[in-house]
Amino acid sequence: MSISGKMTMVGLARLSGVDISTVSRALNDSPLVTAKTKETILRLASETGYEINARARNLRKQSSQTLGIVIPVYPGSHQNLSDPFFLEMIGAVSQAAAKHDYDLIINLPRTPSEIAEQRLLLSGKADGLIVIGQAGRTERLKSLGEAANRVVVWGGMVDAADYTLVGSDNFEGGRLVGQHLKNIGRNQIAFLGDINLPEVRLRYDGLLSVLNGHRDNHDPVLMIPSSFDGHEAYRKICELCDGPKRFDAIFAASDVLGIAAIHAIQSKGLRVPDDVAVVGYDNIGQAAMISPGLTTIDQNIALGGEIMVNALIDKIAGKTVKASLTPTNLVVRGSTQSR
Amino acid sequence: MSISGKMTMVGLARLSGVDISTVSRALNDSPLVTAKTKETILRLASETGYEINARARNLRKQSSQTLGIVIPVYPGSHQNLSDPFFLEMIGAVSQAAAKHDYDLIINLPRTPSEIAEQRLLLSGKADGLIVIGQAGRTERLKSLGEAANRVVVWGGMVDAADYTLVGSDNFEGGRLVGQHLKNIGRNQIAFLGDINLPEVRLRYDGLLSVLNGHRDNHDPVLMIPSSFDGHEAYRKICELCDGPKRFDAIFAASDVLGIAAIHAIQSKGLRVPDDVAVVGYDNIGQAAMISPGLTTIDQNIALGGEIMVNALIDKIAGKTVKASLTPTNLVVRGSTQSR
DNA sequence: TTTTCTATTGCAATCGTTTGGATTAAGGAT
DNA sequence: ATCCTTAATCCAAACGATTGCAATAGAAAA
Repeated sequence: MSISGKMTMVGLARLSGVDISTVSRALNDSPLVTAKTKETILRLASETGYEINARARNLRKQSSQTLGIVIPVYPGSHQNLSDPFFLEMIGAVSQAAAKHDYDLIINLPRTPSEIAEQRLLLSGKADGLIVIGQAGRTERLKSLGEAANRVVVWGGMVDAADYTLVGSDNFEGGRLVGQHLKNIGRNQIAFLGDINLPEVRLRYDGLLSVLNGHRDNHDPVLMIPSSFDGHEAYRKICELCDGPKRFDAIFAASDVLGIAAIHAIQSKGLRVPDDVAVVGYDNIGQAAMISPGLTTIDQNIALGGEIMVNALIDKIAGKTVKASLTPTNLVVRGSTQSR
Repeated sequence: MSISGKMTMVGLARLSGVDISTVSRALNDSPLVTAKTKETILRLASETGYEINARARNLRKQSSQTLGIVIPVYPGSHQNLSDPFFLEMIGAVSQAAAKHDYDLIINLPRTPSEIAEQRLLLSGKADGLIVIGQAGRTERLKSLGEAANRVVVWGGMVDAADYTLVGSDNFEGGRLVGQHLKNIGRNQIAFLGDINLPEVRLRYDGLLSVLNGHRDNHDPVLMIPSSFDGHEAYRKICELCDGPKRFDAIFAASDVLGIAAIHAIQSKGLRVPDDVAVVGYDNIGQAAMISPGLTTIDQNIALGGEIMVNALIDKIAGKTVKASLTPTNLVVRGSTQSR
């Protein structure tokens, strides 16, 4: 069967001597079509290498079987694209979407104005959107109108959120870290990160929840503000080492920051964990591959991606979906325990 | 203007009292439409929050303004999704695509059979495809028929390639590394990587091109085969350190492997670069953030992404596109020079 | 004023599916 | 043989844009 032009349902209908509507139903495995007819059509379809025209199907069905993932990485977003966390998140979401036969459009805006939520949703290129990070979310979602019902946000659980939120249990994560550091006898803890971000704030609060009551009433934690950029963290920790403040542990808001901290400390001639214990957050692949290995919190991103995709598909179907948390657990490695 | 149902061109036509075809032309800024009419329609469009229906437009125009990027990460592919290289590549391609008003569908197959090239291209969900890595490419492309003309592959330049290939100048990269190691007086060099992969093979050949003629005729390089998995590399280098073989430098096929190598070496009590110099490949963000910083080859991935997108768009337009190389340059850091 | 021309706009077909309702064929009951 | 029921198939109308061609209006030319 030489291919003249692209094969369509019309062609298949002609070949098999039935109506195009029967072809459509056969390909969709409708019970209305007799097994024999179905078999003929399917055989013809595969012989001719027919592939359904998604563009026509999308128009007719008013859906595109495509989700979007938006990862804002412009400066003001406090994020940093080079963070492997994002790659793991993309992988998790992609895999979960594939499980439901959805494709995934990825959008990495470099400036706030570039953000394509509106266009992707309203034009129908994506049926729903997953947004990583909640900075300025409330206002942005408002501008989407009813389309905001087809958005799921990954971030830190805050009561004020009027959107569907999924995230790891950041408070619990912070608590686990605090507990662990207390267990190994550290009590001069520095926190490295930007607590203006909800996720980070919750990790910090979790940490404090363990420490309070065990110390006098001035803030028991040394605050080292830093964006998620490793280079900035490196400088900050170098300065910290050079300064007068005493500390025996660092809780970094991400593994990238934790790894930067370890190297800053080592470059100052101090030892990890003997002089300073370091804990990160995310459990990225690299965390296990440095020396000493980085103790960290595993957010179970694979599960998080799956939850988000399921929630989004439910929302697209019109269901109401409540926020949910991903379990969080401590992974202890060399950076907090001597060999 | 209360929104009753979604606004379409028909609605806009009714509101502005012109035909839908005029609306279409106005929105596409056609010179056929008078400035005044255009102005009215555009104002109405923005007042009603109209957004064009991409599904209808795609069907009619037989294009989807969407490219696909396929990154095979299944075991046999020798790749490893956690490698930050991929994230940078995704970012580069996404940015380049956005510059041409294309969206990007990302596909991360976990098994060979999951690969969606055929479906994405033939169904019209993507107008063209960028594939990262060339393992088994020739056969796979053959099965795509004419659609293979809408594919660009990132990989190592090999003569046999019958597809459009873009990649960094791996041979030159390897040569630069060899030159550098020679300059700093290292001559017992171990190569860490899998030379069955074209990219890696070329880097290795480039390395050899410098070393040959300066040594006796047995292979001057100690070969340490390893996939792109950092954990495997870590083990291999640990074994190497424990073994009898002498070496004063390691050229790793990627930064992830290089970083793993550094930590393996350090964990064995050896010093980098004093005892062993280490060079990586890719210049990922982390390379600068470890101590000592990792000397590496910068592939200029941003440029590579742009070249691939441009090439792909040209191919989609029916032009013939030849293979091209991205310039490569050496970034020297602490892992090959003492402070 | 009539004619001619050109700058705008309108008409209608088309892209390839899906799907509700009408139609036909086949089998069973009478 | 006739009628009825049900299973299988067909018909035709969407979905919302784009675009070649026809039509109209207004200005310019006669």
